[in-house]
Amino acid sequence: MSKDKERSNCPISCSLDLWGDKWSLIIIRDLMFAKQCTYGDFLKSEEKISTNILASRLKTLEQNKIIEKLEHPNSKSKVLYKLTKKGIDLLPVLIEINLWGGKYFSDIPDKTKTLLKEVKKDKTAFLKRTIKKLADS
Amino acid sequence: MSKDKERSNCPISCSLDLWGDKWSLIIIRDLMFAKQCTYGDFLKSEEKISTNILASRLKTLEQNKIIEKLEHPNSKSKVLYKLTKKGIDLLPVLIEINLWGGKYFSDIPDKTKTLLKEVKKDKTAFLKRTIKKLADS
DNA sequence: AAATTCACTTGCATAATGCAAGTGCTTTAA
DNA sequence: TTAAAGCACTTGCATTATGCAAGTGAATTT
Repeated sequence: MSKDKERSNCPISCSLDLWGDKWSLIIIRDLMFAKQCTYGDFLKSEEKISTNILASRLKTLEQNKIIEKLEHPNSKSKVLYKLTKKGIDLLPVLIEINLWGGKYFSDIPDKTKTLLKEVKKDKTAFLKRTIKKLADS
Repeated sequence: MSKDKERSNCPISCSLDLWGDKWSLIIIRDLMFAKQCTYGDFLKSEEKISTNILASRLKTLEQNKIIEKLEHPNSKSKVLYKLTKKGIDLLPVLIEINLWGGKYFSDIPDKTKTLLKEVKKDKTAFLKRTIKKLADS
């Protein structure tokens, strides 16, 4: 993706330089909400990312300290991907995108509807709870 | 950009299908915070979008009802671009990206620093005020 | 010991992006 | 009133990113 050349020093532009493509936030979404954390798990997602793109995104997300690679407790052939603090801090962004999408798209999965209901009931509580869950796991 | 084929019915994925590229949110940012609203204004932004990409993004944003084209009050040769309600509703997304970027990037423009201070002081008030300003203009 | 799983790579076709120059209508200045 | 400049784009072409299918090598299961 990006050759790490920032277009400006605007935080929005810089953020997009890191994860402003069609796939990075999908990976981050899976790590946040679907607890998918191995390479193979990401491939199973509905959006059907291709293997080379997945590998390249995981690499740049890792380089930018948004995710980290860990040893899998049960297997030497598996790799665990996890969000760092910096990655977990993207939760509010993902939530707001989810809310916007929930408002303007129909046919949203039931699982997502449930999640959005929780968020709408008490956003602060949801954030706190989810951050804790992600940090502890 | 996208040929309007949704990858899944996840709201995050659908949202990214509409504006998940490197430029769309830059245009939306300009409309929200920099009051830039003509084709030429967008070209003046620091990030230096090229003319053909700008034209194509404006077209898809308009097709997706995120922005709209209006006649310029003073000139027949100019065009005014404005955020629709749907576009204005992206404000929370932009704010959260700004906050994340503000936390993880240095050398942020003074103008942005000021804005972020306002947001941090009272996010709800900032949102309300900005939405009103955008809707009225 | 062979087959399978797993996390990737590689090669190649297709699509998106970026740059420079051009078009045609509108507005300004002489 | 006419020439020059401004404006919102288009066009052509080179470069880069994406997407698909097949392959690789180490670890694990059978």
